[in-house]
Parts: sequence; structure tokens; C-alpha cells
Amino acid sequence: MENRDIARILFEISEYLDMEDIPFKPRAYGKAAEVIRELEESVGEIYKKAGIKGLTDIPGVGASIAEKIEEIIRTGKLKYYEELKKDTPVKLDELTRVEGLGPKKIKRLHEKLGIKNLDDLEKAANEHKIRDLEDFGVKTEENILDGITFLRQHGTRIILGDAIPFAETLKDRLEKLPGASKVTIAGSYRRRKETIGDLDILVVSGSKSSAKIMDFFVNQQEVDRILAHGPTKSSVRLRNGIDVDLRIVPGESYGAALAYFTGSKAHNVHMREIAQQMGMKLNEYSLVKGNRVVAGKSEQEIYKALGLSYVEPEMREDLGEIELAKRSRLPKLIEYGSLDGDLQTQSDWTDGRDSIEALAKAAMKSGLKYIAITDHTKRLAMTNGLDEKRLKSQMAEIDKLNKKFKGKIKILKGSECDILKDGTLDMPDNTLRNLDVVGVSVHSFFNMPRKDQTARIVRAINNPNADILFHPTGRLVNKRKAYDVDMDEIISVAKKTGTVLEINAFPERSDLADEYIRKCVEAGVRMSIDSDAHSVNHFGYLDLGVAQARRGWATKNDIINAWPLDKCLGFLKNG
DNA sequence: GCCGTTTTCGGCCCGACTGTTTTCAGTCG
Repeated sequence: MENRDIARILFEISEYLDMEDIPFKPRAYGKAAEVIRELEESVGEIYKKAGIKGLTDIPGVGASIAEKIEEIIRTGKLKYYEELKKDTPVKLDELTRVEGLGPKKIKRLHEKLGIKNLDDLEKAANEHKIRDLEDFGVKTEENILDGITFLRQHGTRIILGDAIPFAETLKDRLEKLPGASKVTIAGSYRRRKETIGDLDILVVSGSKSSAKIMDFFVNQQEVDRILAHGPTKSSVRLRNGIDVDLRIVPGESYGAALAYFTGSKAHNVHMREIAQQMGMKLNEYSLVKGNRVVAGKSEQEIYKALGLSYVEPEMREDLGEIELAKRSRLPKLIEYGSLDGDLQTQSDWTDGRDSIEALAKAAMKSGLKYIAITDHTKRLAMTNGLDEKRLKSQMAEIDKLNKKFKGKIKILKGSECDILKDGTLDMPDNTLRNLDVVGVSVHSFFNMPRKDQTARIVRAINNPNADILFHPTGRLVNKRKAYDVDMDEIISVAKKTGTVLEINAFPERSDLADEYIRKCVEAGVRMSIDSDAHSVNHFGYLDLGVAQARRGWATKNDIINAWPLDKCLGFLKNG
């Protein structure tokens, strides 16, 4: 049973309780579901290791929900859930994904028309049975059909790296409008989550220009459908399947609005609770005490007025950051643009597009002072992986280039050495010993049982030449799950052996995930942020890696390639 | 059902927009 299955059951319970108008409980189940869905570590594994105690340590999970999770893990079922489902046996996860349909309407549709799933719903809408129901109408029926069409075509989140160019184009366009200032993309985009559900754009403007800005926004050529069009809030669906919200606020509300639209929802709720405890009220316009505005212009003044240190957007997930902010104990996160080096790049010797020299020049342009060339090894034949002989001639070429670039950039000799099935490495030790940076990585046998996969990687990082474990979990965002591996064990062995774990910044990898970065930070395991560049254009990915590191609460001290070259090399094995 | 600078009970975030309505419930974020 995977996290998302457990989360789905908890979500459905929340919806069922909502149907019955039961107060507060739905929120509790909903919150627990949300947290579990975002968890990279398997809840099943947490339970195996730490039992019920491990479960109640998950934020939002208390004694009652922990017991229910236990039942799901042990039996694959949950009686409480089955009971609720008996009354209204519908495919809630399908139906709630239709825009505009919530628990109450779904209940009515089931009671009146016996609708159980998406197909039933579509049929009923096509036969115009919905428009005649009390409280429903023609418009609702049309919206339902549109919602179904959309669902069938799209419905997945997009990778942050893919969203950036597109989002920035929209932003530039809005910035040019008269009367629009401080155009900011908020939401999960600003929190730099690895995937984005939609875009939330905030614009500061006076009431005179706002109608024109809104008209422009909903009439852009990419707009497929207008979901809402009001004076301060509009929402459109673009032809590429992305929803974009635009909110317009006055300048004095910019900070409050930015905080509100940046989220996360859980972080916001927590902030508002704190405001409430202090006898104040926080909304998207300001923080007020009675009729008096206490703060609103900037986020900083709002946090301050609530007795909190400023929380960086990447940390706003309500996973303990507010408690630290109360005690002024937030970590000083690593800053964008602060990397000195890049420890994983591939050249045209294997599957990279560009020459070593071209990579070095591009790296210089990006402000880097050192890069490691880490081409694949022979096991990865499809990439024309290097054998010992070719690796040695590559090392000779790097020596030559280093003379040429002396004083400008240092090229490090490296390898992305394959971890073989038994955990040995795809290159003899006496060759690896002569390299500056040895990355080791798994590219085969993804489906080994957890115990074997873990033992395999443990053996590899125990090799005295293995400096860095590249893309440690092997996941591809939206595409491939991480291989089954005990990351707690890997982190603990990495600590003992002084092995570095990589934060691979290549957009679809984002590996380590933020949650594991936090575990490394807590364990004192150092990490590197690498672009995994396969062309001169890929060094820009490094900032995505920094973003990921910030989401994992990492400081400069945690990231070895944010250090000067000597210190970085000194930390590596055989340094 | 969860949670705690209000700590084992008594609270629980807040507002915009829509569609169907004559004043608001439902949904969304």
C-alpha cells in the first residue's frame, strides 16, 4: 500500500464526513491526507520501523488516524471507510476532480440520479438530466461537461523547470500593462515545489486600472476558457491545460496578499491561528487588530507583528518552520547563485552534447570556478561509456585544458561510475584513485527488492574511492518512482563513510527530494548540488537544485560545492 | 480528529466568485 493510496482513503473519508456536514473532522482527515501525499518516505516503512509512534509523529496524524493507517497497512482495508462508503458508494476521487463538484453536489447527484462515477456523470449531463435538478441548472451541466473533457485530456502537475519559461513570459506581458506593478508569481511556483499545479499571479494596481488588466488577462490568445472573471480575482484555463489565477490588490495589501497566495495552505492556516491567538485577524489584505491595520505592505512586517522571524517561501509547508520562527531559530538557507562549482557534467565523450572545453567556457559564464567532468562508464554502453583507456586519455586532455584555462576555471577529472548489480563499481580502484571526483550511480536493476538494493548501494558507497552518490533514489518526477531503497540506512552509512549525497538539479530528477535533504541536514551528511549538464545550456538548472536544497532547509555549510575548491576537494575521500 | 507560549479541554482561517437564486450555499484556493 503506497502513500498515495493511504492519502486517497483519508481524503475520501474527509469528503464523506463533509457530505454529512460534520464539523472539523473533515479538516483533520484532509490535513493528514495532504501531509502523507507529500511524504517521499513510505508510510509503510515508517510503520515497520517505528510502529504507531512513528505514525503519530507525522504532523496531522493523531492516535485515531494512526490506528486507521495501521489497519490499512496490515489488512489493506479500513472498516470505518467501508462503512462510510456503504451510504454513498461513489468514486469520489474521480468525481471530486471535476472542477466545481464537491461532496454536497456529488451526494445530490448520487441520490437523485444514481451517479457513481465519471462515466455516469458524463452520460447524465449529455442526456440533460442534471439541468432539471433543484439547485442545478443549464450552466452547471455545461460546466460539468467541460470539466470532464478537461480531466480526460490533462490533470497532471507540471515540472517546475518546464513551467518557468512559460510563467515568466506571462509575467513580462502583465508587467507592461499600464497601472500594473509588482507582478509576482506566487503559489507553489514561488515556494519552488518540484511540480506546479497551476499559476497564481499577483498584481498591485489601483482600482482605476484593475478592470482593464483583468480584461486583458482573460482575453489572452492562449486562454481556452474563463473560469471566473471578477474585479479583483480572475481565473482562466489555458489551451496547454494550465490554470492561471490572477489577483489584483492595492499596494498597501501587497505583503498580506503575497503571503496569502504563496501558501502553503497549511502554513497560512497556522499563521492565521497565531494571529487569532494574539487577538488579531489575518486575511489577504492585512493583519488587523480590531479596526486598526497592524501590517500588510510587506511580508516581513506581518511575520514581525506575529512575533515570528521571516520565513523563506521554500520553507512554508507547516512542517515545523513556524515553531522555529517563533524561537528565532530558522536556518540561514543557502542562497541562489552561491555555488562555486558543479560536480556532475557529461561531455561529448559519452552522452553529452558539447565538448569539455565548451562546457568549461559555459560554466565560467555562469560564474562557476570549478566543474567536474563525469562521463559515464562502459557498463552504460548506450551512452558510449568510457573504459579505462578512454578515461585515461580524457584525463590527459583535461590536463591540457587546465593549462589553457589557468586562473579562470579548474576542470576536475571525474566519473559517473556505474554501480553494478552486486554493488561493485564499473572501473578498477586503481583508476578511480587517480580521479578528483568519483560519482557512483545506479542505472540498472531498478526493481531489486529493498534489502538487496540497499545492500548494493551501501557496498558501493563503502568503496574508498566513491565520493558522491549521484541521483540517490533514481526517481523521475511524474515518470518513474524511486527504486525501493532504505534511505535512512543510506544516510547513516554515508555519515560513517564520509560519502556525499547529490542533489541532482536536472529538472525531471530533482533527486534528492526535499524530505531526504532535511534528513541529511539533520544527520550532518554533506551534499552537492549538480546540474548533471548534458549541454552548455544546462548550467541554469543549478538554481533549481539550490531551490530544492532550500526546501530541505540546507545551509551553505551543508553543500560542498558552495565551498571554495580546496575545501571542497579536501572533504572528498582521498582528498 | 488534532493540537498545545490557552497544554488533556475547547477551540478549530478567511474571503471571492458562481449559479441558482430573491439572500445564499457550495466550491475553491
